[in-house]
Amino acid sequence: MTDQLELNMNACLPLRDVVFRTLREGILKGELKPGERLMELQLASRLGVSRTPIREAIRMLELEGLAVTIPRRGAMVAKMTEKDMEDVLQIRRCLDDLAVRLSCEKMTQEQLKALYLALKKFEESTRSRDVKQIAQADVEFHDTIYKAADNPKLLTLLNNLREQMYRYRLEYLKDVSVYPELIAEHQEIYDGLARKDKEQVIRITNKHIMNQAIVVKNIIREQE
Amino acid sequence: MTDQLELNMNACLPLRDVVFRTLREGILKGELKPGERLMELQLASRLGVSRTPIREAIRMLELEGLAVTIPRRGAMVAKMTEKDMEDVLQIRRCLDDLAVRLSCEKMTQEQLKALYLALKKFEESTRSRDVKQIAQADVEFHDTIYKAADNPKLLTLLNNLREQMYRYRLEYLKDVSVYPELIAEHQEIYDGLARKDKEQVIRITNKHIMNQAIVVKNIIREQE
DNA sequence: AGATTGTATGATGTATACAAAATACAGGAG
DNA sequence: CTCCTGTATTTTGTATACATCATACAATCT
Repeated sequence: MTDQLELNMNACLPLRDVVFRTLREGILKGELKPGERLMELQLASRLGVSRTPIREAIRMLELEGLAVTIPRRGAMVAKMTEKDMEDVLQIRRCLDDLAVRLSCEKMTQEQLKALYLALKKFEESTRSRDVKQIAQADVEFHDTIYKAADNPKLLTLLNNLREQMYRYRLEYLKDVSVYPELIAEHQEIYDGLARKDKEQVIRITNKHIMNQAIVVKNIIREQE
Repeated sequence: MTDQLELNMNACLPLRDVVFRTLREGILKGELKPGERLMELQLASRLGVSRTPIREAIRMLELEGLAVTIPRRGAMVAKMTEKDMEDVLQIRRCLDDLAVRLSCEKMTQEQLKALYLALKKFEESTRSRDVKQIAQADVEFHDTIYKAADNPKLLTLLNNLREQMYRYRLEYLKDVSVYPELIAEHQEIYDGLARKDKEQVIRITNKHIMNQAIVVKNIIREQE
């Protein structure tokens, strides 16, 4: 594997957190592939730290569902089956509905403005052809909605669930032909929130998630 | 504090897992109270292990939401405000609905039988006046339902959410006068599942959770 | 008296050493 | 040739040492 993992040391956080973020990002971006072993000594030397922060970061990844460890045999990047993905999706749809419903009720004018900016930024990013940037803009759009729900635990959960699909979803965003639909859906979601039309927003967000689900499941089916 | 924490060493699991379970149980049973500091050296000597497994266990508690750590200042048992509890409840109700709906569709005859046993066991346990036993029987009843939903990730999430309320809920179960209503509600849930009447079951489980919520919120309000 | 700083103490953060278990592989028996 | 077994190597599990940072308290200065 090429050594693309690099610690972002400018933050003065404990190393375990820096390592955690680094590994998570590596997993989400596909640099660490599902099933790949996470060996402590190897990671430690690659990241230039000792085993201790690596171990603690792995414990954290484990509870996020991004890594699986077998006692005395070490950790590996979590694999997802189609069933796993469907399970995650069921939960995500359900919590997404909740978040959207809450956001419809609670979204302030400033948040709506921020959402509009995120909408435009996403539209713009699709012209860049930079998948990572597009994914980031998409995350920000949805995050703005989730944040308006004013429930930090829900935000954390949704981010976590999204993460678990994220690394399978990058392929989806490589397909340029889907951009117009994505943009249109974002627009509809924005309109619905502006009008506080819960049912409309829920309908579109569900469609939005299900579209991704189909593609992600295809990707998983291929790799099996 | 009296030293009630004791490692259950018969399991041949890594110490971090044993410590994790021990600490979690301690928190849920109220031996470790919200706000209490989790000092590594102290815990290490109390449990007779070194700091390493303690630290890893704390990282795990942290992501379960049962502990909060401030860098360079250490960890403490998580406190919950009323808002936190409401946030958790919103999520729990939503996922509980999903679980119940799925269970209605998927529950097999054997699982229904198991549920009936759990129902009777709960009824019986209320006569024991042993709060821990009652709580355990209640957990098993709901777990049987959640398991029938056939979505392991949902099961994990719901267990985690329940845990976060659990330690505030023991008080609720000390009040003998609520047992008849609890038993009646369990019976209604069972009946609904047997008839596959989704709406009925959802209605009752929501009521069931909301009843607890009221009490838990009162407990939190008192302690603040 | 109040504020500030210096020092002692104790806690966490990180690295490393050693033990125990798992794995890989080679060599020999059947 | 296949299977088994013993050994070497690798990897994880745990303990511990040392560095760093936070806190408390006392002494000093204003």
